[in-house]
Amino acid sequence: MYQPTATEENYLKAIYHLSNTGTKSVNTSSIATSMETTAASVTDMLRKLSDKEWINYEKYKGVKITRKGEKVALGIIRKHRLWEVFLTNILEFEWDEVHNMAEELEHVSSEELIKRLDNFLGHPKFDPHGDPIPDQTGKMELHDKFNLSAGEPGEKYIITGVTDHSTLFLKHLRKYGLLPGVTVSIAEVMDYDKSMLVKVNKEKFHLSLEVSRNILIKKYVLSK
Amino acid sequence: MYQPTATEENYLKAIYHLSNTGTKSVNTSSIATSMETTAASVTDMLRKLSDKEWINYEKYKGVKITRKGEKVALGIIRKHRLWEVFLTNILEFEWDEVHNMAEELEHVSSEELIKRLDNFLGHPKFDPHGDPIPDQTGKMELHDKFNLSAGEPGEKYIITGVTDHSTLFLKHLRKYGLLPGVTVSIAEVMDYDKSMLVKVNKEKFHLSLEVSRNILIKKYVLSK
DNA sequence: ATATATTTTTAGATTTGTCTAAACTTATTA
DNA sequence: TAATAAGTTTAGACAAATCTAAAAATATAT
Repeated sequence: MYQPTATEENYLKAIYHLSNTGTKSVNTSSIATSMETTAASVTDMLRKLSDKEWINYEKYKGVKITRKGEKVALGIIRKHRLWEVFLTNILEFEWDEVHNMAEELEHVSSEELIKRLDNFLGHPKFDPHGDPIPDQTGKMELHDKFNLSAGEPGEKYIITGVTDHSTLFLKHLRKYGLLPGVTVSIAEVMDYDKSMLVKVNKEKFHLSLEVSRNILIKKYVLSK
Repeated sequence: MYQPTATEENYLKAIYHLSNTGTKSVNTSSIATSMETTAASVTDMLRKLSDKEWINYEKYKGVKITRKGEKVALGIIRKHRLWEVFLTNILEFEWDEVHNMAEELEHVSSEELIKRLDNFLGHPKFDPHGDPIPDQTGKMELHDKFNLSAGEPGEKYIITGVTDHSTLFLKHLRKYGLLPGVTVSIAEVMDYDKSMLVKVNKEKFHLSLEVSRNILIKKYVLSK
């Protein structure tokens, strides 16, 4: 119907993420925080997005993303994550360096370009941070992730992603080699501060609760 | 100094091209035509570009690009042409399909990205249309090209580029296999309408003056 | 060289996205 | 439940890039 501007795309993406992938409704101030702008600007934009039927919006009642809006958001997320794969796998950037570049690249409009990029990259299912890449129809693999902080001593896990996407945190993890796909086993969990001793590639590291809470894992199982 | 907006970058690029790579001064209306906008809009923008010292501008006297402005323009042209190489060589687009995508990609700001892209592509010297790619300092190879329409019967030439970059023209050339790097020999030039019979890959084609005037060539010489 | 045509600039508006400050709604708490 | 706090919207303004219509400057032609 309408062609969203880059700003509109960014708002829809933020709303989609804040709503827990489209499920719950979002309030003005949380959008303002995430977009690093004022509540007044958000209100202005919400009216515009509502006019274009990408969100359902009632004054003072918060917003819910519509099917149409979700489609726009998923399209942008797909582009963002595919470009991230390109930047790390092909241009050999580190995983903590690619976010800002992908923020720009995701707004390049050609659908054919993204189709060919996806093909060139071998149809990846996850980006370098372990986040799933939606396909052209918006579908994506959602394997049940949980926090490393909830892991059991003696158990073996595979890192699947992070909840904190800040450069600072990603750089920190890179130092320990704690990347998506890597296997970790929990050697010990300290009663006192819930910090843990983990084994990664034969090396042992001590991780604070702060850190383990921001790492997502799945159970280690052979095959599948 | 200042960070140019995408629009400012596009104006500087247009001025650079219209000024015959920065040599002669350009008038308002030719910029308006090339940017597909009004003379009034151009005047507004010229004042802005002048304030930022990317052009020298005096009312009613036309504009000349400055060193600073030329640097901005060459940076954008470099990005545009590198992305065109990526789109044709890596994503296998045809040479007549890549222009619009490159127009968007050229405004992605990261210098490090373009450095790595250049490296990944193997530091190409020319884009798919035969136009030279400036290096990081703005230098580029300018081999003396001339029009196929000025070629001699019986002589052999190599296609180096085109003067008409329209999709229509590029598609037309693609049908004959008339791409940069391809060798053509002129079999015959008709006195009546200056059309010519050329041989390309063992096939013979008849080209109108309209077409041969928009094809750039260099002499065919072994080695160098 | 004077009139006419062309080109360019100014003036005033418009759109998009943003802001601050004030007003208004809803939520919280005493 | 009345007062206060928190959150949200409105009002009015601004910057960037654009437009149309009118005025001014330059170029062309008789």
